[in-house]
Amino acid sequence: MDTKVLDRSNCSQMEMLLRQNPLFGRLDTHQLGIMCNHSKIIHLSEGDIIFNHGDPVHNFYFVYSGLIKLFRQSAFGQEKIFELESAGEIFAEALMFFEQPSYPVSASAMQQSTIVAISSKHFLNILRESVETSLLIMGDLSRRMHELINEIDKLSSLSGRNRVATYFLDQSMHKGQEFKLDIPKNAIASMLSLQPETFSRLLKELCINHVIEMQDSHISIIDIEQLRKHSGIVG
Amino acid sequence: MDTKVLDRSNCSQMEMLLRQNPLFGRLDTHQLGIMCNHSKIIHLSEGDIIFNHGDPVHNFYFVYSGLIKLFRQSAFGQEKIFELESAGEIFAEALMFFEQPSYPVSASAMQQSTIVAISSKHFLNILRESVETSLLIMGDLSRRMHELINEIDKLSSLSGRNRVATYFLDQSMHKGQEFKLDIPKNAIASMLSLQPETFSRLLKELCINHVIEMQDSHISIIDIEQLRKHSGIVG
DNA sequence: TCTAATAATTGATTTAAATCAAACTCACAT
DNA sequence: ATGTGAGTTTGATTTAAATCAATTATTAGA
Repeated sequence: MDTKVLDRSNCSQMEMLLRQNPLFGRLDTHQLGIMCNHSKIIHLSEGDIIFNHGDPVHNFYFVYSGLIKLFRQSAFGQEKIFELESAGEIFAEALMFFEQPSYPVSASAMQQSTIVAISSKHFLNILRESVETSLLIMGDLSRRMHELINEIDKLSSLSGRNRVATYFLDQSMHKGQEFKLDIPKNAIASMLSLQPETFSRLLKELCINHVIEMQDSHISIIDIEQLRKHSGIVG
Repeated sequence: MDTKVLDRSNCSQMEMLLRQNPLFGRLDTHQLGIMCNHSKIIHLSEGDIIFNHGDPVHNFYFVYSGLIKLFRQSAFGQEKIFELESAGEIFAEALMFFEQPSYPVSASAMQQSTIVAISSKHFLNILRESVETSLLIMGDLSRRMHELINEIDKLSSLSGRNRVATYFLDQSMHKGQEFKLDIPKNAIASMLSLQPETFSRLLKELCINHVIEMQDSHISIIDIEQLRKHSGIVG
């Protein structure tokens, strides 16, 4: 894990970088400057850990490139992935607002990635001076809460089959009818709270029913109407 | 559902009421006054609906007395309770920060209740002038997110038996070794994402194993160490 | 290249929980 | 009192998904 503090020349570059996230768009140059002075660029290889569940919180993170997974390890090794964060997104920003926070999940790189660690403490000071940014953060937290509620709803009212179909519907929204899975199948299984074997069987089922076609990690959606039926979400 | 706008004389009483929630503690009298002017007291009977999943958001709510459930109805009637809110708590405050928000869950009274509806729009204006309150709200949202993450974790890594035990451990933290269930058993089952039949069987099992004793809704925890083992959470 | 190691698939079996069905309890209204 | 209906319990059965086990890719490394 290669870490370096930004020097002044990097800062202007970093500013442009960070402005990719709308969250930082309302900050003035001065505020962004302070942020940069308390930020570190971190280059990660696949598998590198950023923080562990329970570690004390000092930073939140901006993903410049790559893919970060947020997960928990259960009593016996079982890993549950909660979220993936990709280029342009921030994560762990919700922790800033506690007194003695500790990370509720672990974070690691699923691919070679570059992220920026931003000091929570210093960013909080900036927030005190930028109501607009506070409101953006609140909107962000609120959006995340929505997603979590939807996730709980899915887990408690949809079958495995439904969840797989929902996942593909979601993917096809962003990537179209044909796409490559960007993470290993066992990771997708984990996100859907399924065992890899079960996920594999459900995929096969979708293929047999001519709902999708699959070659390794390449997926084509053949019958989106059928997929919708499988998703268990009416309307 | 009986609604009335506060007149000036009620406002000072309402101020004291609202200050019960630490969220409003940092507001000055003027700000709280504005809030009261845009708030309504609502008296609810058991079963009264406050809002439905999908309704446009205008207010968030403070619970003065009673018990409010936040829930979703699935495709065929199945109800999943996400949260219960009791006296002193606020709910639906996270919605304020969206442009055209709609409630992600439905809310109804489980008992006769009195709540205060607070105008989101006007409260947002207050937030713009009170950074400290914004920070409190963010802490609040953050805490809720934690709880949701824990909920997802439980659903995906704990068995029904584990979840029931966890629930009782939690209850005994707040209410001691003996307590009365404050909501019907089928509602608890829903919160734990279990069918009432399954919940009933798991309760019976705990009784047979002398972990708890039960008379209708009266519960005594007999063997808390055993309960911990049943909870599936090590340590 | 050949070997490990990891990921994915497939099959057989078990298990947890849902479902279907019926009985029972209790509050409450007529 | 009597009947109605919701909530709870119990039993029998089915079903979805996990588990156990083995095989087949795939990838990385020596």
